[in-house]
Amino acid sequence: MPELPEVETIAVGLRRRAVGLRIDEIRLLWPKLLRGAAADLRRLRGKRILDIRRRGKMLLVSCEGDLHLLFHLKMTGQFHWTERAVPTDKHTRLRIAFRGGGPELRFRDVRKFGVLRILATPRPLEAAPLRALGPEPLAVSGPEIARLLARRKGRLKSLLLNQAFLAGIGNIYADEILHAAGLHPLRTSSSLTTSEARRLASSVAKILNAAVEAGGSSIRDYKDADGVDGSFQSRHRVYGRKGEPCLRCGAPVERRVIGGRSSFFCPKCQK
DNA sequence: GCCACTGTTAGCAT
DNA sequence: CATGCTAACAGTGG
Repeated sequence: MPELPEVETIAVGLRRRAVGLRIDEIRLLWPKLLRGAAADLRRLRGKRILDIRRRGKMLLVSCEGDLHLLFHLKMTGQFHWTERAVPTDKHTRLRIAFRGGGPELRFRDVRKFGVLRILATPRPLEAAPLRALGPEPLAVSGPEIARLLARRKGRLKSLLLNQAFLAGIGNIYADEILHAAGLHPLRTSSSLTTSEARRLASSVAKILNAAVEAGGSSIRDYKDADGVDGSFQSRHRVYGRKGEPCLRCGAPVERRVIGGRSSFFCPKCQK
């Protein structure tokens, strides 16, 4: 479930290790991973990786020649480094080998929801899938978030999950943010007082910063690109804690489906 | 063995 | 603009 903190952790780890490497060969083991022409993949051969960064939940690998690999990890996508000679397992969807030998970078994705696009443009952030994203929650000020909130309506839970509102928040962090803000997931943005909007904005930054610092949350099978678990799962205060006491007021945490997504919240201290 | 559930997003209907 | 449903997929747990 890579959300912003997990993708950020992966991006930092990959950047450290992959920038400067020259791509030798990209092999697509699961053709449907790539949206677009397979011929585009071959254009990457011989290109050097210049930068790797995150935007929302997407990972952008920028190479020479204004060519970019744009990954969305969806539910179960993960990267890892492996010696070329090691056989791939059945969930490996892509392998990228580099000039000069050394380990190759592999993309695994058990549920095959992951998506890869090739962007050929000097300004990838303005290209189709990235253009539609809202601002980065950690790059935008509290008052700005409050202002964005005032322009929207609808339930807070759905709004936080809306990537066009803020980019990168998923189900886990949406629930944790709302709990930290003491706001009920069914509250609407138009019902917020100024101080509630401010509380929500600061909770967005507080939770996401803490999660990035902890290397993300490793529930199920998330690991970063170096195979390391995150630790933020031990600090979840509502997510996955149905029936357990709220860590603020002691009332049992409730689970309810909101907008088709399981939502955990404290019915007593989230108003 | 069956079914519910898992979390993300596109696409479609309302 | 908002919401709700489904499909895409595979594994886990009851």
